[in-house]
Amino acid sequence: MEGNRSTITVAVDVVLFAVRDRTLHVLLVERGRPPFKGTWALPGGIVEPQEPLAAAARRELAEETGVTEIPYLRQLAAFGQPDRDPRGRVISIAYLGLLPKPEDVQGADDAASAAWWNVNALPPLAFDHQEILACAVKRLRCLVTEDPRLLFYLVPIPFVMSELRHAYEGVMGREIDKRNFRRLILRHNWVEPGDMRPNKGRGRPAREYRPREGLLPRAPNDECP
Amino acid sequence: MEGNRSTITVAVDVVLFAVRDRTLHVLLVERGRPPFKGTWALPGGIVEPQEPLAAAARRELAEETGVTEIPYLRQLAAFGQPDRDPRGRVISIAYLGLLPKPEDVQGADDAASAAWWNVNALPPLAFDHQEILACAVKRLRCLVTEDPRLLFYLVPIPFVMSELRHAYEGVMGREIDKRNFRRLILRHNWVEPGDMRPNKGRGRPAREYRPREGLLPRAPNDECP
DNA sequence: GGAATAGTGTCTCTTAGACACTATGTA
DNA sequence: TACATAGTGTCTAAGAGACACTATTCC
Repeated sequence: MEGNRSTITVAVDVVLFAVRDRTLHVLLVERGRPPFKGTWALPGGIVEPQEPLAAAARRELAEETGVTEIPYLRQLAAFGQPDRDPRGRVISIAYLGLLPKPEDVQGADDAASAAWWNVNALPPLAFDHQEILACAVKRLRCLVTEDPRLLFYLVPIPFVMSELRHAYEGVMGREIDKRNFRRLILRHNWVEPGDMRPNKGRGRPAREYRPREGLLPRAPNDECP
Repeated sequence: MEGNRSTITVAVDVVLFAVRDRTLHVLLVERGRPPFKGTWALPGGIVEPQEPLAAAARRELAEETGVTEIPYLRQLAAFGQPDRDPRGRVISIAYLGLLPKPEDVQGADDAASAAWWNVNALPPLAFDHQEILACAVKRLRCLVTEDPRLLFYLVPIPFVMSELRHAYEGVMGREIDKRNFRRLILRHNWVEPGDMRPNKGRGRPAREYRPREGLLPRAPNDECP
């Protein structure tokens, strides 16, 4: 199950992001057994001998949180400090995922429970998961700056401009001017306009948009952009 | 030594870049034993059980090529396709390194020989090393675009502007206007001017520059930028 | 009418790219 | 004096950021 003193164990961890209440959230699980029993951690686990890394990431995520559909998932980095796991030498390949809707989740398998956490108000984390998470946030911001189309993976489709903007603001941790944001999105013909959205609550109705066919950026398989 | 059917072996590979003749070069070794005996490959090898990943990268590089001083070395990505090594399941953490002077190198250890190769005229490579290398070139260009100070790691210090520009052109694979390049470097106060360089060959003498104290970008340890 | 949300245009600043001539050395 | 290399300034285009008002709906 885990590494003995003469080999290195390979694990995966998943940093799954979603935007809720205009704030970036990450999916964590509460560990059901030692080490770090009762502490929150990224979902993840040991890679099977013949299993591709990304497949292991999806499997562990599904097992521990029940989340099976991840529209965007890419490798983040390998974390390999020799002392990062008290059980022995375990290196972890971290993955970064995006989810449009933070579904309600429940723990399963060896995780006691799973929940979405605001990245600005995190509990103490197991292992080096705080470092992994900080790295993932930094990388996500960088990726969204380079290609704002990543935001399409963080909202239900079709979306209205304010939803997309709130996703941007949640990710980047700062507000962006409404007009400047519209320009950013509409400039490149990435989206096509749809109908007006039936109103919920007050305010002028908004127009729905959806990404044009073939314009969703794909997650690189095991490459770096 | 290598993975059996029930475990995963962890290896490192190093993509070490240098600029020679205004062209980006990479350090390769000729494999001295199967698999891929006689084929060129990235220097690399198995990580020791208690060894940090970056340390393994430096060790393997030194063992196989004799290159012991790498001023800039950072993680690139993990490559983990189950069939990437015919001997069994081996995942490789790839590192990207920069060297100011492509020293003459000789093979050692289990590498028959080592040599610098123009990245635009590569031989067939072992394993998935062509993919790793393509990824590294892409990443290097991206890094240099974001922070041209990385070029300081690719030239001997002090340098003259034409040397630095040739490094840029080698990395990016395209020419850049002399005046625009000067502006790019001098704009931010990254360098301090020194004396005139004693002339070699013909032409007007050039001024030497060196990076200001503390302005060299540091390689992140196991993080992502 | 008041509150809430959607939608719109202009100016400025910074950056990247294109572009040609003069200055100073050596052979 | 011919040749090789170093050094210099301006214009244009694109993108990012700051900024205020009108339009539509629900209560």
